[in-house]
Amino acid sequence: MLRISKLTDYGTLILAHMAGSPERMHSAAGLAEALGLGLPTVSKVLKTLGRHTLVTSQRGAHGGYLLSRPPTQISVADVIDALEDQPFGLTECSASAGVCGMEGECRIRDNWLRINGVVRQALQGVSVADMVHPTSGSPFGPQRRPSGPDPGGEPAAHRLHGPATLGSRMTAACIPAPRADDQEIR
Amino acid sequence: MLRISKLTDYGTLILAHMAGSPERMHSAAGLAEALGLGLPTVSKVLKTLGRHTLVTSQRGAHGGYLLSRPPTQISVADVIDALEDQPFGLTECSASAGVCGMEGECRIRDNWLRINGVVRQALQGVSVADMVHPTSGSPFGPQRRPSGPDPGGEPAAHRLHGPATLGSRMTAACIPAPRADDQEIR
DNA sequence: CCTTAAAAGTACTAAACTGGTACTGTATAG
DNA sequence: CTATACAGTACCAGTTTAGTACTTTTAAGG
Repeated sequence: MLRISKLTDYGTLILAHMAGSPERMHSAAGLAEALGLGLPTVSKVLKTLGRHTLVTSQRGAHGGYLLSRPPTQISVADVIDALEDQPFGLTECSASAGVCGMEGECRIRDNWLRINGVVRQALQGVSVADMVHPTSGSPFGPQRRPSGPDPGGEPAAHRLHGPATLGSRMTAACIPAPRADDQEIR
Repeated sequence: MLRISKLTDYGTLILAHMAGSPERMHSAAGLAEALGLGLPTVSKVLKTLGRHTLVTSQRGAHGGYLLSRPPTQISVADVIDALEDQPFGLTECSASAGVCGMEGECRIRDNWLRINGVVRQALQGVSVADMVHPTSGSPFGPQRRPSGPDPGGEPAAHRLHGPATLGSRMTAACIPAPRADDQEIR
């Protein structure tokens, strides 16, 4: 379907939110609250991100997760690599070598590899810091500025999943702008 | 998973093969034979490609499929658009508008839209003609030339699917180089 | 210590999607 | 009028995904 999985989507969401206050320690519960996601799901994602050393974890009371590098140095490609188990590539045969008996004679694979390269570069060029900040600094060239200061609407008590919540019309990749009063670990 | 579906993969495969002799009419059975795919599957793909006017069909005896435009003008993005039913976009919320209640305040979506743009451009820049021919003319910059003339190995009687064929190690996107003696409609 | 908070690990289940097939209908050539 | 080839629909089975539950480990603080 040429989509990233929801878990990966959540991952960028979570990291982007953490990138808003990169020095702070964030608990899974706090992030779940702030983003309107289920705690078990958020935990799962963070665990995986930890295994791939994008975040470091502190166990025990007052524990939580911390970005393990400056958010400008965590690219969307990194998140994908961490959260999708299959290796990167738009087709199976171009994602890993040796899957196909005809690899030698095949000219198509060559081209998929090149396409993969371009796509990957696009994904590597965007950091999770870019995702929260207005995108002027991103590698996409000059951007329109956001239309104005945040009007500060209500806190958006949306949840994406769970049986009772499907109608709430909030998608994985959409998060509220970080708010000063949200309850993180201080 | 950030993969195109197998059907889409087959689609590029089929069109690339047809691009080898763009003026000729190709029957579904002939294509299936040549590519080592199941006839019902090839039919299904071609039907869909027809509905999206990438190929035109001729019914009845001696019927078959014909590219409806020069192969240089059919991009990989076109194939994806035809064969994947969901609209193009790496995340749900960036693929179509109005899916998310927070679309207004969300800064993430903006960035996904931009990433989508870059990816799409990469896909639009490659035609199915590029996929068969050596890639010197493709938008990927100067390429290494293929190592030499095709050694012309055996006809590769591989099939990708069907219960009895999983061991044959041929992947969707891998096709034999077009051969002079393959049995198309003449 | 003992309690509490929080992450780690494992395993399970329900739902969605994908891929492949079967069957029936329609058009065309000879 | 028969054989061939595309068109459409519907179905099924295997796989993947996403979400949840439960148990264990670690650390802080009274």
